Amino acid sequence: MNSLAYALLSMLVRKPCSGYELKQLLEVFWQAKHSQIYPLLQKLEQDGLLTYELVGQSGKPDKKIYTLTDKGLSILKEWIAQSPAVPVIRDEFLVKVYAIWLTDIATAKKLFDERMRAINEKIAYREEELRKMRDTFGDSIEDIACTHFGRYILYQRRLRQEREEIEWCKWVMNLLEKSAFS
Amino acid sequence: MNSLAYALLSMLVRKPCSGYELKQLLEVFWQAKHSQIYPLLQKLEQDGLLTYELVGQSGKPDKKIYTLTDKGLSILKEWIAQSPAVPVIRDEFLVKVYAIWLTDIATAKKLFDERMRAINEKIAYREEELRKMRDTFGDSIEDIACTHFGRYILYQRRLRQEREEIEWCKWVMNLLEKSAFS
DNA sequence: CTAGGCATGTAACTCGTTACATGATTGG
DNA sequence: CCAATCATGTAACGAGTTACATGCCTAG
Repeated sequence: MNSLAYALLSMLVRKPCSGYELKQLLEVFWQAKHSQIYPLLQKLEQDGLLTYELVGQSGKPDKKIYTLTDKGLSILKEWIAQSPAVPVIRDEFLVKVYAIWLTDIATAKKLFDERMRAINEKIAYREEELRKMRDTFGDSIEDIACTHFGRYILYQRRLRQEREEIEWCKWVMNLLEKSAFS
Repeated sequence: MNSLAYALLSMLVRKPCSGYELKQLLEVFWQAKHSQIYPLLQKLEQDGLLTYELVGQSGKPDKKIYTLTDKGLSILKEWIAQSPAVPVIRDEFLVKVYAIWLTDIATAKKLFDERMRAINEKIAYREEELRKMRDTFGDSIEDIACTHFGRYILYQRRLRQEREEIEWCKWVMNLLEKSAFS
């Protein structure tokens, strides 16, 4: 049982899903390729944490809809109460930033410009998603018992982090400007 | 050549280091175990990006001090100008947060309390490190040409992100309190 | 006297990515 | 007609962790 396995259970506790659907939904907090998800779902099914049902579709391939079992639910609940592993962040941009003093100001600015553009796109997306959630669920979204509460507060977190990173980028850009005139 | 390899070159461009030292310094932007670092340094040396010198010490084991070659430097410079890969974040805490609606408020609060404590410790450490840097280098630390500029702005970034996460945790804790009384 | 820091290395394993493989439908 | 979306899978590889292995010094 690795973190990805628990991430899959966490998604399935809300509603039964296909592997394909899980892959999309998972992107909020855990990125994984389908080649890692499909075999893991099979393994979880063999271990009795999930069951699946083959659903035929017209004009689309068949799909396996996975459902959480009672065993799966109790294992998930146990895991949540345990203290989480230390987070891992791997961001090539930060490595480049560390070595930025090697390059000229134009290259440095380009690096930060691109980063800001990428983050601003994400911010627009998050704001849109949050707006949708509030439209659909109203105030109940801010209640812990709401099934979308977790997703809601995670989006809020991302948005805050991204806005803060924009502020930092601006601050660095300012230092670069100053360096250019000295 | 993977990201870790470039991370090592980025450290070595500032000054020659041993593998052991690199491991500590690397923690600002890339976490890796010594079992990954030592073989990679050997490989980079074989590829002619690094050279090393064996340094005997009294009362301590010998160490290999690695130095960047001209080839290593030019390869690093080329890499910096290319646009970075998308960042990867793997944080078990966020998975647990997603599924938090399953648990009781006490468990939820405990999860957030522990997170806040861990982050507050890091904040204190970063503030101390930044104070040291400013004491040692003065205003020159805010100039792109300073060899410690990259490290300085990375610490600033971390500090901002961590402070922002504390704010988010407080906001969530507030929602949990409200849920408890409804 | 023992826990932790210094210092390096290999072996076995798990985790994650890239590539290979298939095939129907829909929109531009 | 070509690209994208839906939908699932395996094989080979690369990245990263855990465990095994050694040995001396210092501080509590």
